[in-house]
Amino acid sequence: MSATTTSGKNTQRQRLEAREERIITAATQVFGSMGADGATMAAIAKQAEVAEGTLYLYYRNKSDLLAVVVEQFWADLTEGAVAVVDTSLPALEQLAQLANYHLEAVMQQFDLVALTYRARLRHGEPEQQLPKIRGYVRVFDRIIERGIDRGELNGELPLWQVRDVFYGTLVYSARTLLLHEAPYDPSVAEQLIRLFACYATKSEESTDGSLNARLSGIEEKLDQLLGR
Amino acid sequence: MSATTTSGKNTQRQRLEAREERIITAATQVFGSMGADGATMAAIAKQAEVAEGTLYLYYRNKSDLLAVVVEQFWADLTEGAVAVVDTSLPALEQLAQLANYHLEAVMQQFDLVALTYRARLRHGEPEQQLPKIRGYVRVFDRIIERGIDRGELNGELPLWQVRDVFYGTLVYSARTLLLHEAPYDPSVAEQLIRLFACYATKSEESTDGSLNARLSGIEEKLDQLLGR
DNA sequence: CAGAAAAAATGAGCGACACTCACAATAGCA
DNA sequence: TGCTATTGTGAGTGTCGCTCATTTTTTCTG
Repeated sequence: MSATTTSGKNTQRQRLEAREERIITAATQVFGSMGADGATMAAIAKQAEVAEGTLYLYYRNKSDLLAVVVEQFWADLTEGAVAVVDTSLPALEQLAQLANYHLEAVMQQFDLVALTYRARLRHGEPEQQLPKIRGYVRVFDRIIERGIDRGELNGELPLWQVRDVFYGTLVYSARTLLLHEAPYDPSVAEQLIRLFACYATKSEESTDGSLNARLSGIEEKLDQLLGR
Repeated sequence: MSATTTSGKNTQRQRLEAREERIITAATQVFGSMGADGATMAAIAKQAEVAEGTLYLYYRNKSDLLAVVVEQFWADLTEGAVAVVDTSLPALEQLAQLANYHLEAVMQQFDLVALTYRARLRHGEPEQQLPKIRGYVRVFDRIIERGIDRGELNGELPLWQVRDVFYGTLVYSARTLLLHEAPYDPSVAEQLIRLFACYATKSEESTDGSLNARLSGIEEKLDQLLGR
């Protein structure tokens, strides 16, 4: 109870959140430009205009702070991915949209993606996944699930295998492109989707299936003609 | 001149190499069990039974030492991969052999694979690739090249794209399996090869394509009828 | 084999950094 | 305006990567 009403001022909580925001922003900048090792808590504190000790009131240690930065990055990425995928389109086109978005984003902010590998919590603990990354891959999962429901994709393969093909290929391609200082290349996503089309589309066999689909379309039109 | 003849004893050089070997072995153990951050030069020196300063006579710094450890790992892996691939078999079966070998090796020694990301030399330098890793991926490249020469595979796609699909998928799958504490799963490699069979092989498209073309013609005529 | 010169090895010490804690400043409340 | 609770501070501490003056070992030479 007490003063924690919904309304406007509530300066206490607001100040804390503003401070936390400043710290995360500063940490993102410093980690991004200096790398996980090059970034110092002193530099982050200076950038955020707080004392070094203050950082430890909000986060237990440098590793935790890095984890929060990385989580924030993936949360933002999820937001962008949801916005860019048009769920009314065929599943394969949605995948193409997501693939292009992912490839471009990963290439543009590869330093933050690289930090992700450093943000696994403890070396002793059971190798926990970061929650926001799970949220991000769910964008992909939902496309696949909808595609299966609509009959555009088959559900023969385990979802996780398909997912690993998708993200594994894209991240490796992004790294290769950056390594060769090549620009963003939409053909990567294009070929990847072609690959998915090859085996993920409904089809007992690729030949029979597509022919059947086409014959169905033709039969439908004949029915329309007969219906007149 | 002097005593550096070819023959047997030559204790000087041998002692140095033995020492280097001990250091690398110790470093591999310590890095592998403690992680890149947890491993200390003091621990490595103790394990190798040398003084801490001695390490710096052989390697400029901790990062260099890690790079050597990682390089050694990939060199060994390359040796195993070459041994396991039977070049007299069809290209797709060679790929299956390599995929299974890679998946199993990566799963068994994921800690060393993870260290690979930490072994890029400098943060300022142009993001150099480790040479032994290039040697390892060449095992894959040669299979593809031979397959194209023999006419078993088509060469339409850039080699690097195919390579990224292959290794990206496998490494991501290995990580997923480990995360779920699942055992080694040969179906991953199997599905991956099926994927390659789908688009990397020649043929198929010709018959399929011509039938589709004829159907398109028929459908077009129906559309004309419907349009009236 | 003595003894000097060169090479290799050592570990105390230095600087930098992550992290702590005794104290200071500020907010909430009467 | 005092009084308590919360939040912020930065000098201090231990650890670790790395250096360098010194010691130990090896090689060379008369």
